[in-house]
Amino acid sequence: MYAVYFKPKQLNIFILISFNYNTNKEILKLKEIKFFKKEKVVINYQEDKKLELIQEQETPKHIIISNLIKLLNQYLSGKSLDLIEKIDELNIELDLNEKFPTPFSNSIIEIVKKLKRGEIITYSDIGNKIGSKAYRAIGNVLRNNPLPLIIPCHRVIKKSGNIGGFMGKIDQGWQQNLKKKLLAIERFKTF
DNA sequence: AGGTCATCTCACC
DNA sequence: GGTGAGATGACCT
Repeated sequence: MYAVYFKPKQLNIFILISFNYNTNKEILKLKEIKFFKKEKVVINYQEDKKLELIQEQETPKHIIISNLIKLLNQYLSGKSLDLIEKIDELNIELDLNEKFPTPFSNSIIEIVKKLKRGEIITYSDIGNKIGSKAYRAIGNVLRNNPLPLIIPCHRVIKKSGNIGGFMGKIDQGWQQNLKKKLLAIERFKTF
């Protein structure tokens, strides 16, 4: 499995992307997008998971991934674009089936996938849509989202209007601040 | 079978 | 505004 990481200009975090590449089909399969506060921790994680950091070169694999990074930078700088649509055009697939194998988790992800930039929904709303009162279980599914930004789980907030969890954290931390920033980037200045 | 959760509601203060 | 108990259900071990 391969990986790249980068630091967007607008945010004081590092973003690691891990993926597989099928040379025959020329398709890049996104495995995980993960946020880090410190570069040292990114390196530790990459070594620990034995991810191969890809080098700067003009292979198809590298071109796709550099386009993806360009896209994410544009998105994070406030450009109005729909990540999930653009990604489809780049020969990129999302690897989700093993993370969300059950009908319950699947239906939640389908709903969250359809959220447009600037749109928000509550855990409660999702529960109503799928006919379940297991609001905490919905949170648990989103907690395991391997592809934040692309599966826009930051657009799911609490019914009370509070921000709700992000990256497994429910109390004040840089993770919540990141969720707020992402919503602010999408013009929700109230958070 | 029992514990863990990125929630909600309702009853208080 | 805030806190705490109870409901709630999927998903782990």
